[in-house]
Amino acid sequence: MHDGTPSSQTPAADVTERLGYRLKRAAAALRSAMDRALREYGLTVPQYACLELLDQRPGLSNAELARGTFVTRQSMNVVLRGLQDAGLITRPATTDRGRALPAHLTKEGHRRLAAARSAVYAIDQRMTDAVPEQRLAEILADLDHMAAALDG
Amino acid sequence: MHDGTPSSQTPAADVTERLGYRLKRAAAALRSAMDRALREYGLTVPQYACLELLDQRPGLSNAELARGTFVTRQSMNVVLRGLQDAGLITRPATTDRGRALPAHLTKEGHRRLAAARSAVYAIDQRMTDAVPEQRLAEILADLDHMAAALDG
DNA sequence: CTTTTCATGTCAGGACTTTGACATACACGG
DNA sequence: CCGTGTATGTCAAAGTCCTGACATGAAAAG
Repeated sequence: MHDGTPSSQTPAADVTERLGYRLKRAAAALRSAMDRALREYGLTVPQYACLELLDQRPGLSNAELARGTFVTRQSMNVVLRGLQDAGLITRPATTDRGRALPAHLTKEGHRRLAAARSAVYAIDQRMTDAVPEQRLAEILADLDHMAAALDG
Repeated sequence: MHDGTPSSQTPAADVTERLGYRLKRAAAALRSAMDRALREYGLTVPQYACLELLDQRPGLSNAELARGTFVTRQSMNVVLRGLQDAGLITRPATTDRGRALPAHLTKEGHRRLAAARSAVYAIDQRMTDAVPEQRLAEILADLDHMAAALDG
């Protein structure tokens, strides 16, 4: 090598040694584990993500929820309708100010979220425990930098 | 706290500070960037992943490719048919030994992969450059451990 | 005030992925 | 030889997600 390129990393010949592959693998494992766990509670992963976000920040609109869960407005629209039909959230049909319709958890929504949350937390913890404790903060920061470098 | 649980990490109150959220965020950014880049070459992410895997290990069967790209056999079946219709891979209609049908890249498949590869590599490199160089190996290992802890 | 720009909600269509199911092919132990 | 178990390829149906498009409401610019 020694070609003076800014990135001195030698590009891994094997695809499985590249960051993208590993990231995809870990994310697929997480998605799969969450799917399995949430099925017992009658929720899908996007539905759970939506409930969780809505619990922390009540009154979020469809578009805001979509950005917060990394899906399109259209996808979130479907998710919200499903949650609404299931009676887990409420959303006003109209609004005075603007077009954004603020969503809120119902009592049943809070119950369902609380039940599912423990299962999801257990998965997250299993994953967290799999890495050296003192490196967790670094990993969180690195994942952040990776994401920022890509959507920039 | 001080409850004596094996995991001494304090569970982050904010969802966005948990490993699962960050992992999902980074993976979503990667997926999005790859989608954008690959569209110029007429490929989807699963199609590209399939071609890449098939280039490194020619003769893989549908089921083996599915496992290697973290999708179901059924999904990979659709992908393979698409690639076959596009003339990027070939697959025998029958086989003497077993049921597995070994797939191979066509000349056009190699060409298309070579073209798309540079774009994907650039994305991977952008992501790799976003983290401290001396920590790359650790991150790769940690992602591996996380995945292993979940599908175990 | 009018026009432009932007964000939002929604519809339509298509692509992708999954679960569930079935049939085929091989390996093993009876 | 025959049943069991495992692995594979495929079909069908449903759910999920995306791109593209359109209309509405608000804010900014002219």
